[in-house]
Amino acid sequence: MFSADLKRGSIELLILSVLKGRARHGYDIGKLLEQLSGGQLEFRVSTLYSVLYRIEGRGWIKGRWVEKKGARRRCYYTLTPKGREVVTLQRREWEAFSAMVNQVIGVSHA
Amino acid sequence: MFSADLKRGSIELLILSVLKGRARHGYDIGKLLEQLSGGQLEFRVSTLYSVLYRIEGRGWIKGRWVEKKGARRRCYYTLTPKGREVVTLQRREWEAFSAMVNQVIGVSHA
DNA sequence: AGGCATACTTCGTCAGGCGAAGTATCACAG
DNA sequence: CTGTGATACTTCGCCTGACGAAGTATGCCT
Repeated sequence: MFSADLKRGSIELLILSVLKGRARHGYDIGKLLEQLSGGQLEFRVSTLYSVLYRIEGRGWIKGRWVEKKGARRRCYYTLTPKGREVVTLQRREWEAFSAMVNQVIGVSHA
Repeated sequence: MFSADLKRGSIELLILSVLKGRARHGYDIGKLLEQLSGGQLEFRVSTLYSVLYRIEGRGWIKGRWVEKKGARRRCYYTLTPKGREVVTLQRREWEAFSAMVNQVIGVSHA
């Protein structure tokens, strides 16, 4: 739906955002983003998990394996304090950036 | 100022947008974007020119070399008809995308 | 038993932004 | 007339990161 390059800049923010409410596992995050965007946003599983591994490595989220009988094993991710800072910063960056783009394409829009 | 990943998704739109008004050369486009964004947006020359070459290859813009005495040689780029279509499409995509991001990070913002 | 949804992993590919270095011209200061 | 800095463009190699493809495994429904 949206170009990979466009999505590239905000996938971390999107994932971190949906983790603000509560812990979620990878598959759930993917489905939730798809649903919240009204089906407009889809990420490949490989993309999704690679982002999760990456930002866990940066200490922004922490995964916890949950084995429940009657279900497959799932890794639930929670925001770390560091992650809460990052999501705030990235949100601000996103807001400033989108305002800037709107301004530039608006100014020269005549 | 802004992360490379964030800029990645919109550099083409930004360049095409400033070319809507009139033909401009590479260096000028870089300076103009910096100025229009209030100094928030800076692209390396290598980035800028590689984008220009790429989108010229796609037929979105057309370069014309101008040799003027008392000035270095400059390549002025103009939007092609194809480029006008693309800028409209990319603009729509950007608007839909940013609305979507705002919605997702807003919904889960509680 | 077969098919589908769930759930995660690994690997290789490719696009594209960036840093660094280089070429060249002109203006202006000393 | 030499140095410095702005203008203007080119080329090369690196590295990040999204993606496609394939694989593993479990549970549910028919």
